[in-house]
Amino acid sequence: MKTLKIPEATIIRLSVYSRLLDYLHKNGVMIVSSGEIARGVDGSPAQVRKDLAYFGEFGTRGVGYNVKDLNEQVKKILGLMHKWKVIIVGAGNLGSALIHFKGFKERGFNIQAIFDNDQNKVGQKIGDVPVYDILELEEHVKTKEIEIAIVAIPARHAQEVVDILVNSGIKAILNFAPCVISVPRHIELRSVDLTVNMEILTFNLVVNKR
Amino acid sequence: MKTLKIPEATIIRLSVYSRLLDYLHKNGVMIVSSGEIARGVDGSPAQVRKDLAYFGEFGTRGVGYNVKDLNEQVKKILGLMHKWKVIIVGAGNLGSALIHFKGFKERGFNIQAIFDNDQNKVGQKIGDVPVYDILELEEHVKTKEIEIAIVAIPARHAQEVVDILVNSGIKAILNFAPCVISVPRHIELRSVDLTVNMEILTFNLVVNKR
DNA sequence: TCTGATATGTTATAATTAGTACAAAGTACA
DNA sequence: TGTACTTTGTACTAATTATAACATATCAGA
Repeated sequence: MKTLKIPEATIIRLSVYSRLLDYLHKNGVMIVSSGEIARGVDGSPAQVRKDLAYFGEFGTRGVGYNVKDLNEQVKKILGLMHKWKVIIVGAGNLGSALIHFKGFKERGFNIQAIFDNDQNKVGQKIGDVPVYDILELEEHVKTKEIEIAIVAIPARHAQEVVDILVNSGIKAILNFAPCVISVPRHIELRSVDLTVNMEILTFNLVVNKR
Repeated sequence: MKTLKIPEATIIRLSVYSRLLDYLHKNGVMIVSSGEIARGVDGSPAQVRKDLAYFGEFGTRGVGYNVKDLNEQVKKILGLMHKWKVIIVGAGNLGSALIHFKGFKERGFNIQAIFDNDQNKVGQKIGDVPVYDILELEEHVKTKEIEIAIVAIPARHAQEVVDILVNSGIKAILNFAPCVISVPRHIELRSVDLTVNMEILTFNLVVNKR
C-alpha cells in the first residue's frame, strides 16, 4: 500500500470533519457537500476535497457525500474503528478533569485507570475510574495491554514517568506537562502546552497593534 | 516597523525556547549557543537561529547568546513584558484544574476571576480566585478591562458565551470546548481540542503499522 | 597582530502545503 | 435523448516553511 506523507493539518481537519459528520448524522442529514462541510468547520470546499483525496474517492459528482458512509471512512482513516485503551497518569486537578471529560468516550477512548503516588487517592475512584498506585503503572500497562497514556503530572516528573511508560510498551502518549519530552521514534507523542497556547495569543495581540 | 509574516511554528518554538531560557537563567547559566538551545528543545541549531533572525540579531558571533538578554528579548517578542488579565469561564472540573495550574502565573498570566451559572459555586472561591455569576461576565470584562478569557464549558454553550465575551470587548480567547467557534477577525482565538489531539495519535499509530 | 577555532546571521535551495481552475461524472427535466 | 446544472476529483500554480551552506564576526593564544 502506498502511504504518501499526509500533512498533520489534514489530520486535524479530518478529525473536525468527523465531529461535524457525527452531528449531521445524529440530526438525520443524509447527504452533504464539500461546501456545506467547509461552512461547518470554517474552511474552504477545495480544502475539504483535497484532504479527502489523499485517501480515496468518497463522494458522488453532482451529488455530494453520503454522511454516514463518509463518516465511517474518515473514522477508519483516523484509526477509530475500534476502541482504544487509555490510562491517565496523575490524579491531580487536571487528571480528574480529564476523567470527567465526555468527549473521550464519545470518540472511542476508554479510560480504564488512573495512577498517582498520593496514597490518599490510591484505592479511591474518580468518577467510575479506579486510582492505582503509580508503582503498579508498568505492570498494569503490560498486562492490560494499554495503548495510550495521558500524562497529567508536574513537569519535573514527566520525563521520568514517560520513561516508565515507554518501558512498559505503551504505544502513544498525550502529554500535558509543560516541558520537552523525549521518546524513542516508534512511540507517538503529542504535547498539549497551555502556556505556549496562551503566548501565541499574546504574540498576536502585540503584533496586531503595530 | 517592518512586520513580515511570522510562521506560527516559529512562535510556538520561541515560547519553548523562552521556557528553556528561564530554566537556564535560574540555574546560573550565562551564555548559550543555538546548538545548546536546539538540544534542549529537540530541534536544530539552524532553526533556532532562523526563528530568532525574524526579529533581529541577539547573539554574538563566535560566542553565543547571553541567556538573560535573549530571554528578555524573546519575552518581549511574545508580548510577555507585562502581566495579562485573564478570566476563566466555567467552574467545572477543567476550569478548576486550570485555576490550579502553576504555569500561568509563572509566565505572567493573572487569573482574576472565574464565572459559572451554578449558584452553588457563585460566591465561593476556587484556590484564591472568586467565582462570579456568569450574568456578571460582560460587565466584569468591561470594567476590569480583562484581556484574555479561557473558555472551559460544554460545547453546546461555547459559542453563546464567546459571543458575550466578544461583546464585552475581550481581546483574545483560549477555547477548550470541542467545537468550531466563530469570532470577528480582530479577536484572537485558539482552540485546544483534546479529542483532535488523541486522534492525531491514533492516526499515526494506524498508519505506522502499514 | 596574526591565525585557528567557533558560532552567528543570511542567502540560496529544497520540500511541503495551500489555492485555483477545470475536466469528468452525475442529476433533473423538457 | 439531450441539455443545463451541480459537485466531485485532480492537475497546475503559487505561497509558505524548512534545510543546508556559507560568509561574517568574535575570541584565544602564540
